[in-house]
Amino acid sequence: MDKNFWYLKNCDLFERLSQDQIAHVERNSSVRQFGRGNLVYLPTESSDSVFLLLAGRIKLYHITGEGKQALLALIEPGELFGELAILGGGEREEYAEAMLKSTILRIPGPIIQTLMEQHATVSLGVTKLMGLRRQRVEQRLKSLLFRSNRDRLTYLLLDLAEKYGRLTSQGVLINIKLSHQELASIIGSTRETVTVLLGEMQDERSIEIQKRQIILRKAQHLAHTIDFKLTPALQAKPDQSGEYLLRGAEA
Amino acid sequence: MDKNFWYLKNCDLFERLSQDQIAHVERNSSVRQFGRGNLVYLPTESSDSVFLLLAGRIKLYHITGEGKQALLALIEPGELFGELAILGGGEREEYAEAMLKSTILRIPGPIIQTLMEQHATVSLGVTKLMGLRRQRVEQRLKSLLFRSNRDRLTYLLLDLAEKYGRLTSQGVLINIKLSHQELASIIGSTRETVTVLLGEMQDERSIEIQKRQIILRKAQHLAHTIDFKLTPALQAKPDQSGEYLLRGAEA
DNA sequence: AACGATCTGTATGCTATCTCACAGATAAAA
DNA sequence: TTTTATCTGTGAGATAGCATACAGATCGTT
Repeated sequence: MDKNFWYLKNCDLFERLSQDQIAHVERNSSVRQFGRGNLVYLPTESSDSVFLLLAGRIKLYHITGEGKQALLALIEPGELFGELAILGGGEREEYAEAMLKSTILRIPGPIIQTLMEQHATVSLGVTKLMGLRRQRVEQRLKSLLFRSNRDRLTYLLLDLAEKYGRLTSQGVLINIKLSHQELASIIGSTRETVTVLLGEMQDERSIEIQKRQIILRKAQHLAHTIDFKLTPALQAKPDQSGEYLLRGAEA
Repeated sequence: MDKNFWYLKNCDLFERLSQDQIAHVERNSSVRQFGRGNLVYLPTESSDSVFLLLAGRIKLYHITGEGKQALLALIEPGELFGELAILGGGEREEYAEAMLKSTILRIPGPIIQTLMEQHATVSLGVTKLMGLRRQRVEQRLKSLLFRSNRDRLTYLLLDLAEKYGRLTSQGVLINIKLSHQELASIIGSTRETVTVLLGEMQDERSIEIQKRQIILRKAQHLAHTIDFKLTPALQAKPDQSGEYLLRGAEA
């Protein structure tokens, strides 16, 4: 069985558990595969377990009355989802769909609950998780209220950059491919508007798109315009600082 | 000292603690008064403690780049706020302002943290708190994405009804006075638009406003239009069921 | 009762964004 | 490679919600 333990060890929440405890969780959980487009769960389904994504990518979304998809979150390997089940079972409130072929560990709620009761670190970990996610949602809420689609999109790109960004010579490469439709469904806008806005940003040389990958050429500048605190890791190297200002002035 | 314990006993989070523990929390906390309009904390202030509202009302809000107030939450007596401090101190991210003369208990973060480590119930309670709040924010996010101001306002009224509503012969009375400006700052709209929308809803006899108090005359109908699950407690009495349909048909 | 401050109601343009419609590009499947 | 499905780009027209402006109502205070 040891061969499987890696994935629990790999998740922040469990990394401090003993072998025994991990084995216990493992024994009571089950692994499943989902193909692209498959649903892991859907609303009104009773929520009695928590999921850990081992491989692939999951999107959580809601469908509005008019049938539009409102994207709530993207889940990457190592991340937990459906964790509200820990609070005791209500119903799920969103769809969880595999965007890629995905492998998922399903952990029954009660297992986590007893673990929490026995181990303060797990309990604290879960609390932190909830707290952080809440903070993110709240942040996102603020980024939507009173803001133009342009600003919402800018915020989204920077947000994606923090999660998927890699600093390259061109700027910050956002290492995930999302369609304009998907971007729109995150900021509550339309596909066409996103297309136009991205076009504008390209004209302004703020971003560049190659093979459906977005590169932020002036991440700091973009961050400035919407008052976003960009993580230092993504800020331009010191010897190039000020570049975006120069370019801005030229144009 | 016993005379003061009531307020800790009164908060869900602490009600199960022993006398000793309560006394310990009490000894390390401090009570303060804030007049209407006073700030309890503000952004960038370091967050090292959690607050319990004993009396009054607090609003949490954010100020956008253009100086608009985005209202995040209303806190009522018995509720905890600023609880992200538990996760270990970053900075506060919003303003906390007393809407009425308020009394607040300030509990140092470390006190809660040790309590959490020692008592699973406290830990679980905090987790639940975080989870529930996150759920609420997520709910709210959905209520904003892709929705017209009209629908956002409807959602807000129903949401307020769940927290402040009382069933009367007229319908559901929302027992809190908020200005149109404040309503607008919750749904990300403008004061004028809210005024107009409320006017329309009155014309349609969906709501009624008396002395700045809002009464939902057709709560269920409103809930239907935006697909809102109204708590049974606020649903019209059985013998009046269908009333909103009749009225709707008349008009 | 009278004053000032804060709210509410209403009208008038203006503009960002949505809807609808279609064509060309790119990726996936066969 | 060819075919098919899914994306992207662009334009024209409709409109919800915005900013601005001002008048009257209501509240709270003295």
